[in-house]
Amino acid sequence: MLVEDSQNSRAMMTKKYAHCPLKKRPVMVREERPATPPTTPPHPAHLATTLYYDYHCITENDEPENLSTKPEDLSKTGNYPSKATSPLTAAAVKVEPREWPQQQLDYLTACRARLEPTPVPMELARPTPQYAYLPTLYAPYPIEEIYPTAPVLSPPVHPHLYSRYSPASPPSSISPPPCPEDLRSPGSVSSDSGVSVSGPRRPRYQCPDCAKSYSTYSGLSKHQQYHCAAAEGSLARKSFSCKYCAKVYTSLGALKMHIRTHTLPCKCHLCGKAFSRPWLLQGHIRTHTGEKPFSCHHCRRAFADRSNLRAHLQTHSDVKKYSCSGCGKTFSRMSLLSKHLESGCGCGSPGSPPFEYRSDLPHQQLPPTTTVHAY
DNA sequence: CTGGGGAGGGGGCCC
DNA sequence: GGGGCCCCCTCCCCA
Repeated sequence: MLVEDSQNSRAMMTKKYAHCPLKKRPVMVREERPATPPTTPPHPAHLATTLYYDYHCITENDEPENLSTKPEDLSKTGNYPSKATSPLTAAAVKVEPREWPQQQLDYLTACRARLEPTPVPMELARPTPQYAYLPTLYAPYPIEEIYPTAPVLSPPVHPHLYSRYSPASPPSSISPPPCPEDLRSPGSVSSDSGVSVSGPRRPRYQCPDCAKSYSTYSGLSKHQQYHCAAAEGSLARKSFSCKYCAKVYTSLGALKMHIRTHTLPCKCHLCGKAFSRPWLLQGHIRTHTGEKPFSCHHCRRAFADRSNLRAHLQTHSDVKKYSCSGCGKTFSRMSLLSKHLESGCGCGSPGSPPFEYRSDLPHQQLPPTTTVHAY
């Protein structure tokens, strides 16, 4: 593809990815693109769609290139994707944006030029931009919208964006943005009885095989179909196996979703990297556009990813979520705590867990597990 | 070495 | 049943 000829890509020839797990290596898609980009940028109303969905969704009937990141697939060909063929990493974009192929730069610039005069919808309007990157497709989110279901927060102004917000318990007043300590995960919390509840108590649907409960029957149904190992073991179910790997699913829908992780049908128009789901591509495109809709209310730092903002908020908290039970030191991430333990804290006493998870703090993260994902 | 940001994936929930 | 969105988690890279 065109970008492979760019100076930028040549500049990256020196970077090796042999050490990089296959899962994390850039996946390049060789694709012939028109010699010239579109001369007319999309209408602002369609810009997001154009940017986010300017890819080719391959149907399962197509014979996509081998985009699988599975080791066995790559070992067959030996064509391991490397940084050398990955033209535009996020870092490269940030450091040397002018080394983009001029045509793509023109196209992006034209898109933004068309976007700028677009009035921001009232429900998304924000007083001022909070960072000086590139024009945003929408204004930064205040912190209260990052955790829309926190009890002290105001109701969502854009219901479609916050569909999880429970209309049964709208907050009665607007409160100041909460501190990170207040930002409990909007997911369910465990009650004393161990039964998960979410917001106001309402009927839960419990899996008879593993005792997991769900707020909707649909949720329970999908769990039983897709994920419940206990159910798989106890029931004779029709199975659907992946032709790319050994994974077996109990429904065609689950298999289809899984196959997307092999076929990676969503390709970035700018760099060719492929993703399994459109929203993953959406997040990736932000690395090109510089769009950072999620801003920290403490330091005004902005992030392209909500999860990364959430992790960042931990840095403003004096007491982190993960604490070493031996020395009491707290960490914002499990990985940091793990490193701390591996480096020989020496605090782990037999019979007691070497760490303590602060369930009273935001994020519901679990202790390390031995779960190994097949891909 | 530690801490933090960037990026991406899997699975759950809602519509 | 499928799509969209979200949370949680993990890994890599860098200061």
